[in-house]
Amino acid sequence: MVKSELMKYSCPLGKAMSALGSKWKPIIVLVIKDRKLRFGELAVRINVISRKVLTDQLREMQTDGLIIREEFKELPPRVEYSLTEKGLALLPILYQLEEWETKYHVYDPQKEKDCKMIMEEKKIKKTVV
Amino acid sequence: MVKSELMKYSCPLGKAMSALGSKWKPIIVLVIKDRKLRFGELAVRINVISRKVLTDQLREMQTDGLIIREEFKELPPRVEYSLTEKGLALLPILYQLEEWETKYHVYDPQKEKDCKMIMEEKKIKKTVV
DNA sequence: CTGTATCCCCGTAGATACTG
DNA sequence: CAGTATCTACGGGGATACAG
Repeated sequence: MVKSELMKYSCPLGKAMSALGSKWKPIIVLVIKDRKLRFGELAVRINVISRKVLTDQLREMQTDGLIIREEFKELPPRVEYSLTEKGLALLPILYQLEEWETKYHVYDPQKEKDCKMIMEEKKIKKTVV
Repeated sequence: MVKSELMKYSCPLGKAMSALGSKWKPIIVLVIKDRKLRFGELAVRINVISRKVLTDQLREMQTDGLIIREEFKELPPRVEYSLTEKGLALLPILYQLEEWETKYHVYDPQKEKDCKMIMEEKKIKKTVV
């Protein structure tokens, strides 16, 4: 363990952010919500994420106790993800973050334009959350 | 703009996390709180962060409208940082994150030991938050 | 005192092809 | 369907020295 990792263990917020602070985890929590979702459904709903990264993130979240992974030994295989109690407890906080962002949002027409452009270019029909 | 940045503009939570999702920003918000703090005070309170990175983060947070930077043209120079309304609105959410972490925290004695060890090794007396 | 200027490491995440 | 396996790129973050 090096100095740079110290924060992860030295304060509650540091620990919280290390479980939640990655690029995709909050999104994943919000997308799963109170349902069970299969891997493929997750991949479709968050279609700007690659399957490898999605897998990685799900594994870490499982380790951190945020989600439950149920594997059904069928053919074709089926895996369902759902939130643990800990993960569910995160939902209201994430909603508040959304509200916060919406309330203080500064509208940037250029960014919106860029966003539209790239979505067409990449043939992305529907985006996250 | 590339696909990977799409999330930043495609949903509120994405935008929120891009303003807040870095390693140090939530900590900085929590440390400034309702006071005005000088650069040096911040550096002492978050003493596991390098001055360069602290500067970088503060600049970005200023751009995102989270903090106010007041520069006094004195000798020696003095700079004071405080939260904007937007930054202040973040505080209750961060407190809830702390509570969340505290509630669902899994105690890991090994990590705690590692943490103590490195703090002595690096002569860190007091840590963040 | 409050930063810059460099230089560098390492981890996250992306693309693509392949597998049980 | 639900992943792995590789390889690669980028940039956040860190150490250290220097500057106004």
